[in-house]
Amino acid sequence: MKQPSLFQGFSQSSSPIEKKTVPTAPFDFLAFDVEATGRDPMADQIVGIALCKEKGTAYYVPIRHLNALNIPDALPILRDVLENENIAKIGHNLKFDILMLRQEGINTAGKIYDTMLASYLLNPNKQGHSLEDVGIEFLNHKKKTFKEVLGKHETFAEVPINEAVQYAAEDAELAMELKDILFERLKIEGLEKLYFDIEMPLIYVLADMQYNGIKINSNFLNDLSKELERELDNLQAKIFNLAGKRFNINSSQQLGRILFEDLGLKAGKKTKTGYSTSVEVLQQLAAFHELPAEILNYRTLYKLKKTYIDALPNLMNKKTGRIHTSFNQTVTATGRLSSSDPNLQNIPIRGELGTKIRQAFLAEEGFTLISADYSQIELRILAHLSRDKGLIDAFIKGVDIHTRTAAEIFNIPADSVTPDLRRAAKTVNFGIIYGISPFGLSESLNITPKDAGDLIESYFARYPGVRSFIDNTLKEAKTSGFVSTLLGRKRGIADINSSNANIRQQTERMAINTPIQGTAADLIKIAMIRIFKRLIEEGFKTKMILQIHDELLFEAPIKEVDNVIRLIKHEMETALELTVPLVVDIKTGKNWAESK
DNA sequence: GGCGTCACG
DNA sequence: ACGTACGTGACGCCG
Repeated sequence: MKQPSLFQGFSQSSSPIEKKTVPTAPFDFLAFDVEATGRDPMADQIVGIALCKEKGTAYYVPIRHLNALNIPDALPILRDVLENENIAKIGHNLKFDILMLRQEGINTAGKIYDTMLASYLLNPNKQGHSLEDVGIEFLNHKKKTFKEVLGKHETFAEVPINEAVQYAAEDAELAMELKDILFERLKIEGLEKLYFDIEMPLIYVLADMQYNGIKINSNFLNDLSKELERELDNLQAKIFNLAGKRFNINSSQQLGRILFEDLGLKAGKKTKTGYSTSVEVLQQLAAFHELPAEILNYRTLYKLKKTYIDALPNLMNKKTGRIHTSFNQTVTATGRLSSSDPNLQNIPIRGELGTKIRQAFLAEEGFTLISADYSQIELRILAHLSRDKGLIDAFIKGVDIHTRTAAEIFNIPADSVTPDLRRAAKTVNFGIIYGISPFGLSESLNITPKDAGDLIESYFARYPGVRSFIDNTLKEAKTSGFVSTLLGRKRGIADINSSNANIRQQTERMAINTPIQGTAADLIKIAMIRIFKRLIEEGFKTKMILQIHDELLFEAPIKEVDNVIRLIKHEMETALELTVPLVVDIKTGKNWAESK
């Protein structure tokens, strides 16, 4: 498919963060690497900067070393080079360096080459993409790890200066050397466009989102924590009473012994290590004893308290009073982002407590949160990729897709679809995206694998394009050894020809899911880059603050809301031109619960 | 550090 | 005959 206009509207010839023109550049490329007191770019301090403008020579400028002759005035001097749009920047994990420099008031600009991202696009299945690993893989260059250099020192600032120089300068030079070989590989693999038009510009967007952070109401969460503390105490007493003894409720091993040995309940599923006590198992057991239901209550409360309510206030940044997550661009095998420290992509939404937790995420005084989420994005992408007539027709007509599927697979008129049938059809739709199997579907629908198989058959009879899409994807995967997204992102799937049926089938499901999930990831990344660029160019004060796979969250001055909503909706809905319309739902509110 | 569990899309 | 829904990250237990 030809998409000449796909990337129109953004190029990365300049940093979107700040415009500044410098007539000539003394050199074309600069590899650099910021050393810091820690790994949190919003809290730690720059210790020094390594620089390399050509292979063979690299420098290290100590800024805040202990027991060394520092050059604290180096930063203002380096600013001219780092902010020069005509000097391309090379580095490994540049988002970190960009954020560290921003703390010092330096707005990195210019075309960027991130060697970590290059390694990721070349092999998204790889576990990590540290400079050490990438150096070994592509240049057979072995170097000391950061850990080894740090030794027993508290921070890099304490590492003896000659060791620090060796280590840091080598990093900058290695990035410079890697750039050429990785870039060559990207061209060969046809990943150049994805790299320069999407992943590189996205670095600036993600850096800005992390920098912005999100406001939370810690007092509210702390009060909620005390309330839950009491509730958990009560639940614990009740549980010990029902069990007839005290035990560690958080130990699934101890719980298993209570349920299946002491109380003699019938054990179903097993895990590698013993009895399963998962939600599904406990729900089944709830019909026979009071204890399992109370355990489930306890677990939910405990989880939400420990993971969110207690954790979030402690993660508030001291300087900004906000939460700054880390958006990881080189983690997932499909092209999605991930979020960590804290993970803001899995904040609870279900239930009363989920609502309360989301109420704690706030807009600043005078601002409003805007949430914009793609409706049924993966099914729309499936419709596009499969060219299935029925699926395309459903989205063009704008009908409820799960109701439509229910009508099709149960062979009844749409207006006879009951909520239960719709729910079943929804599960089937999800199953298709996950690489459906009769067993998997039977488990989630609580029906026999035979009935699940029949349901799948009638789905394929009604949506034959989907079946051929799956067949074609698998066929191509088996011959080429990889699958790709609409924008050419690739994921190797070597095990698809495995003689082990389990491994082979698991790989087949990945092969089906990856083009769908990955295309959705490509799509929202394009939208993010375009929105980011326009917000700056058109002088809006609105900030993008979170991405949750199919949703973007913004913090907007109240005055801007109407205009910015139009902008966001337009850019998201037109980020890619598919054979089906893209629909974005917008919600606004003072907090994240309202803006849902 | 692996495993089980469970929060999200 | 086998063991499965796709993709993540955080928490606590246990060895």
